[in-house]
Amino acid sequence: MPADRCIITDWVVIFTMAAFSGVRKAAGEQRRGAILQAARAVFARQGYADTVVEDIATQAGIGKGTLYLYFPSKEQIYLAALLEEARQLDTDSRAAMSAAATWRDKLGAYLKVRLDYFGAHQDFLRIYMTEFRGMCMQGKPFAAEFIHLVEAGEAQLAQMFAAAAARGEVRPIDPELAALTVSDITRGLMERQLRNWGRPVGVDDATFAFDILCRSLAASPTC
Amino acid sequence: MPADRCIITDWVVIFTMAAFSGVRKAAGEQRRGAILQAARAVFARQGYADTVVEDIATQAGIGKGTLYLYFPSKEQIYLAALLEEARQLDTDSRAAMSAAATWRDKLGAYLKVRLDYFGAHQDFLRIYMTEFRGMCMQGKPFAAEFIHLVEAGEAQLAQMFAAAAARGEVRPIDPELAALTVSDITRGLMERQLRNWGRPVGVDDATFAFDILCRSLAASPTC
DNA sequence: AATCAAACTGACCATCGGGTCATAAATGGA
DNA sequence: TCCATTTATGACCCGATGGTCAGTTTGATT
Repeated sequence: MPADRCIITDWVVIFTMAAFSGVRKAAGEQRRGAILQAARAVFARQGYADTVVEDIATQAGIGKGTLYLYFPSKEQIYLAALLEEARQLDTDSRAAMSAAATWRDKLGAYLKVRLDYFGAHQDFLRIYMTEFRGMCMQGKPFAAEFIHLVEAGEAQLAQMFAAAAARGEVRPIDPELAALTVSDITRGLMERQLRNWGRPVGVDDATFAFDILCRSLAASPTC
Repeated sequence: MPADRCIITDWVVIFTMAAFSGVRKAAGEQRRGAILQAARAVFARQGYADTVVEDIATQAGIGKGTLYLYFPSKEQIYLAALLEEARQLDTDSRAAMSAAATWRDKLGAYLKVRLDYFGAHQDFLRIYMTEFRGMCMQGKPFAAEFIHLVEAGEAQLAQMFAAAAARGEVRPIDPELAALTVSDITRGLMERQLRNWGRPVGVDDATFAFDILCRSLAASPTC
C-alpha cells in the first residue's frame, strides 16, 4: 500500500463516503425535519381537513412535488409530524420522573415536563388537543404508535401510584383510576394553556392542579 | 248557517286547517328530527370528514335532494344535530342542579345528568368527544352557540362553588378553577364511557371521580 | 277523473385537492 | 467544460363530493 496515497486519497475516499452516506443523508434528514416543522405550523393553524398539501410546501419553502420525495402521503406527514414530538415528550417524561424520588416529586415532574414541553411546542399542543386526540379515540388505525405512547405514559403513572400505595404514601386507591385522573386534570391544564395562546399559563393554574391531586390522593392530610 | 253543513263540512275545515298548519308542519318537524337522528348515527360512526351527505340520506331512508329541503348544507345538519342535544343536556342539567340542596348534591346531580344523558345518547357523546370539542377549541365560528352552552354550564358550577365557599362549605378556592376541574374530570369519565361502547361505565369510576372532587374541595375532611 | 301544489328524487354539474411525472435545476466527479 | 446522477418542481390528472334542478310522485281538493 503506497504511502503517497494515504493522506489525499484517503481523505477523498472519506469525503466521498461522507458525501454519499453522511452529509447527503444529513441534508436529507434536515429537510425532512424542516418539512415536519412546517407541517406542524400549518396543521396547527388550519387543522387537517382545511390544510392543502401545497400549504405545507409553501410554508416549508419548497415545491409540492418535493414533499412527496420525503413522505408518501398527506396522512403520513401528519402522523410523522406528531410522532416525532410524542416520542420526545415520552423520553423527557421518563427521564424527569425517574430522576424524582418521592411520588409527589414524580407527579410534579410529570406536570412540569408537560407544561414545559407544550409551552415550547405549541403547534404540537394545538394539533393534539384540537383534533388528533379525537382521531385516536375513534379507532383510526394509523395512530397506533401514538396511542401506545399515550398509554405507556398512563401506565407509568399507574405504576408509580401502585408503588406509593404499597408504601402507604397514597390512599389505597385503584392506581389505574388515579393515573387517569392525573391525565384528565393535566389535559385540562394544557387546554387552558392553549386558550391563552402566547402568554404562559398561570402558575396558579398548575399549582392548583397539583394541590387538588395531592389532597385527594395522599394518605396523610399534610400537603 | 245551515245545520246540515255542520258535521261534515266543519270536520273538513278543521282537518284542512290541521293539514296545513298543524299536521303538515308536524310531519315536517318529525322528518327534520328523523334526519338529525340519522345524521348523528352516521357522524358518530364515520366522523364529519368521512361522511358523505348521501350516507345521511340513506340512513334516514330518503333521497339526497330531500335533505336539502330541510337543511341548507352538510355543516348545518351537523351543527343542528349537535345543538339539539346540547340544549336538552343544558336544560336537564339546570333542572337537576337547582333541585339539589347542598353543593355535594348539586355536584352529584351534575355528574349524574351527564352520565345518564350521554349513556342514552351515545352518538352525541361520540361526536362531541371525538371531534366537535376540538372544532370548538379552534375558533370555528359556526359553533358559537354550542360554546356558549358549554361555558354556561361551567359558569353554573363556578357560581355554585362561589356560594358554597362563601358559606364555608368548601375551601376558599378560586371557584372558576374548581369548576374547570370538575369539568375536566367529568370529561375523562365520559371518555371512558365511550371506550366501553355499549356496557355502561363502571359505577366505580363515577364514585371515584365524585370522591376525588369532594376530598379535594370540601372544607371539612368528612366526605 | 282532473287538477294542482307540495314533497321528493337522483342524475348531473362544478369544484377541489391528493398524488404523479415529464421536465428542469443542481451537484459533483472526470 | 461536459456528462451523470441526484434532487426539485408545478402543470396536469382524475376520483370524489357538496349542492342543484328538471322531472316525478303524492295526495288533497273540486
